[in-house]
Amino acid sequence: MPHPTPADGPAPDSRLHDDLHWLLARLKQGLATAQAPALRAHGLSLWGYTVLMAVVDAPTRSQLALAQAVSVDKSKLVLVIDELEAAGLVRRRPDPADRRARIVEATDTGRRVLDAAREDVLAIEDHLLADLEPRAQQSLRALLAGLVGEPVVRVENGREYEGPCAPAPSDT
Amino acid sequence: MPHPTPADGPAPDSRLHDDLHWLLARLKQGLATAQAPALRAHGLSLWGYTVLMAVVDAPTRSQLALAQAVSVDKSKLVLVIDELEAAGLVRRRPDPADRRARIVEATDTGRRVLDAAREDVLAIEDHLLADLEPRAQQSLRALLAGLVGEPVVRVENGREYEGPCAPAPSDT
DNA sequence: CGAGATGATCTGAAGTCAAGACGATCTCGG
DNA sequence: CCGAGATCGTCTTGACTTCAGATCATCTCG
Repeated sequence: MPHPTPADGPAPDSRLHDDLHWLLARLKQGLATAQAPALRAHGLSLWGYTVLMAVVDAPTRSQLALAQAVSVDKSKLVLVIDELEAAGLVRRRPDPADRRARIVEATDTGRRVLDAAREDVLAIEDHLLADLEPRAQQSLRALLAGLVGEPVVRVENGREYEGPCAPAPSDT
Repeated sequence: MPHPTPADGPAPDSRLHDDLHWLLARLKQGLATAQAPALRAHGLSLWGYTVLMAVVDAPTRSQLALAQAVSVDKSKLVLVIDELEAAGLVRRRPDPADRRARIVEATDTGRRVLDAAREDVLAIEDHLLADLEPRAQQSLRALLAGLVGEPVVRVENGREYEGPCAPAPSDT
C-alpha cells in the first residue's frame, strides 16, 4: 500500500513528521519559548545562558575560540558578552600574552547565576521529555550529543557541499 | 569527583553538550545549511520545501490551517505560497464554499519536484545519521516525532508558562 | 439586513544574522 | 630592526524575520 495518506486515521502523519529538519526546528523552538521566560527571571537571555555556560566550564583563551565553541558568530558574541559583563556575570580581561585577545572569565556571581538558571532549564527539559522512559531519555540525549560535532557534508553531482560544524543557531 | 572539567581528556564535554536546546539548535542549523543548496537546485527554499510537503500530502482546507500544520506565521506563509505559486508548484483556488478562504493544492509539477527534492533531502539526513546503527536511527526519529506535538509547559512559582505547539521555526 | 467574527493580505517596527571594514596587535622573513 | 601579512575584537551595514495590527472581503447568525 504505497498510499498511506487518504482516508486514514486522524492523519497527523504527513511526511512533514518524518522531516528531520522540521522536527528539530519545531522542538528547538518549543524549548526556546519555554525556557526564555525562565532564563529572563535570572536576568539571562538564551544566548547569554549558552555563552555563560561555555565560559564557566571551559578554559576560554579568546573570544574567537569561544565563538567557535558555542558556534555563534563572533560579532554576535560581542553583544552577548557585553550583556553578560554589564550584568556582572563575566569579566573581560586583556590577555597578558596577546594584547589583541580578551580572556573571558566568569565571576563568582556568574557561576552562581548559571547554576541556578541551569536548574530551571533542566527542569524544563525533563518536563519536555516527561513521558519518555528514562532509558529513552538517556538514549535520546546520547544520540543528539553524538551527532553534534559530526560535520554534515553532502556530495552533489561530484561537488562537495559543506555544511559542517555549522555556524550558529538562532533564537530569541 | 564533582569536577569533571580541569585537565581532562580532549574536553569536548562541557555542560553545553548536555543542553538540549543548544543541541537541537546546532543540529537543525547544520541540516539547514546542508540542505539549502540541494533544495535550491530544485528551485526550492527550506520553507518552500516544508510547505510544499505539507500541501502535497495533506487535505488543505485553508491557508490558516496550513499555517498551523507547519507552524509558521500566517503572514510568512503568504510569501512562501507566493513563491511556490510563481514556480508553478502550487495553486491557489478560491474555496467554493467560502470565498474568503483559498484552497492551496499542489500541481503535478509540484508533486514531482517534491519527490525529487525529498530524495535529496533524505540522502542528506541519512548522511548525517550515517554512523548510527539502523536501530538507533529508527529510535531517534521515533523519539523526535513523538515529542513534537507535546506541548511544552512550565510551572514557575505557581504560574504556568506556555511554550506549547510553538509558533515557528526559523531558517533561511 | 446588520453586527461581529474570520480568512487572506499588507504594512511597519523591532530584532536577528552574516559579512565586510577597521584599528590594534602579533608573527615572521629578511 | 623593519615591514608585510595574518589575527583579534569591535562596529557598521544590508538583508531578512518575526510579530502585531490594519485592512478588505466575506461569512454567520440573530
